[in-house]
Amino acid sequence: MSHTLGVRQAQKQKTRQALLDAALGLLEEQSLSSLGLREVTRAVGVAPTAFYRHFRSIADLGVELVEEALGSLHPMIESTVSATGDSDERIARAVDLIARHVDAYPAHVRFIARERHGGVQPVREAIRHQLARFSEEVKVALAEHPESAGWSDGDLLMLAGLYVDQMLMTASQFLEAMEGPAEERERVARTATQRLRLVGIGRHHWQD
Amino acid sequence: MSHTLGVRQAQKQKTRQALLDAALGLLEEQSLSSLGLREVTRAVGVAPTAFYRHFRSIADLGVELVEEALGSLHPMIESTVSATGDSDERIARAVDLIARHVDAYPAHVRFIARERHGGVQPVREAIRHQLARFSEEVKVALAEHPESAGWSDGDLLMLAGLYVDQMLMTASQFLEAMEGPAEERERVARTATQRLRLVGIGRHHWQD
DNA sequence: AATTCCAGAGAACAGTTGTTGACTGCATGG
DNA sequence: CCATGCAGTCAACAACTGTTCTCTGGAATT
Repeated sequence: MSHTLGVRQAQKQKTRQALLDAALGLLEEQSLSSLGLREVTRAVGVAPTAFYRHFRSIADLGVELVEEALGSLHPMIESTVSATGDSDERIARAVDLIARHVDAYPAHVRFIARERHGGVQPVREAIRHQLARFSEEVKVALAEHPESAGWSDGDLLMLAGLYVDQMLMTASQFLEAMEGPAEERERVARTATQRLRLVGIGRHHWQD
Repeated sequence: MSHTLGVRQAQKQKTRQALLDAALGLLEEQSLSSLGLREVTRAVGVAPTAFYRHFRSIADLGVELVEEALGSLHPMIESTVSATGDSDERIARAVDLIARHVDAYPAHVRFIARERHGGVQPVREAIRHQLARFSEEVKVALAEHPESAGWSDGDLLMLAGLYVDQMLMTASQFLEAMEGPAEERERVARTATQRLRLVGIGRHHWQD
């Protein structure tokens, strides 16, 4: 069943991943729309033409990067929203989770923040699609909460979208604060916590 | 007092503005970091070398675009926050104002959304600086509200930042919906309104 | 009226880019 | 063991890039 793929395909996936990694690295100080195909292959140490064996274009590579950056994040998000504990505990855990994720995958986070409104349409589309999925999943998870009794589907989706956007903004702020002093990161964490508290309070009194 | 500047300087400012306008136009389908100096001068119909008479580099031009896009927005924002009327009226007016602004200056809005996290550091910095000014001004305006009695300075700044970020996200969503059907724009307006309502409720019960 | 100044033109530079077609070596499947 | 498939190479292409230096026409200053 577990098909060990041959030496052939293994090597191919290795260069493919090397291309993705190199691209992600180069994107730390430029946007996808200015990333050159030759630039990427040069960084990997491979002929420019080899690029075409893996991707049709840079935009295509970008879409795959979106998958890599966001695809594996769905379970993590869902479990965070569905977590138990009182409101403040859940918020603290969520903020901490975001901080850890930014620390572990700064390049991915930067890529998503940058290309969400970036100059490459298919990539924007891919990100938009993944974020819409997040919102939908968060909405479903929120609907499970007893506190969501009486909420309309539209209002739940509005709240879910707000949480998703908030998550992204917080991640991006952690990223900006990453090279700065530790107190700056602390400030970001505190502000994010307060924002989530305020949203939580609004949610609690929504039905009045 | 009103110094009419000579034919000489008038012509210079004219080409300068033409360069800014052309750049903004070209940026509708790419990012600043991939915008070429020759591309801009070609669009204006001027020699590539003429560019240097006005800007040191594309990044420099980008910083000036930030000024053009956000510099004149301060009074509008402040008056919106300080507006009278009940909560829902103020929210409706704010959302409407954002919608009109996006309609009137779509390219400026796109530029800010795109380059806020874009690949050109000085431009990111300039945007960050202007947005920090917005937050500070909104904070001061919020402090005037009777509802802000008992709020700490930090919490007020947190709320102000939330409003500023929300304004930007709403503007960007209106932009995405611009080419779509009118119902889509209506949906964006409704969601933005609901988000502001929720934040307003959270604000109202903050002190509990 | 004579002089200075300067926005813009023009040509040339060394590099860079994406894409093509034909190739080679080696893992794969018969 | 041989034939096929295919990841990666290589050379060449036309087109493009940012930046330099030199020049010029006409407005601004004296």
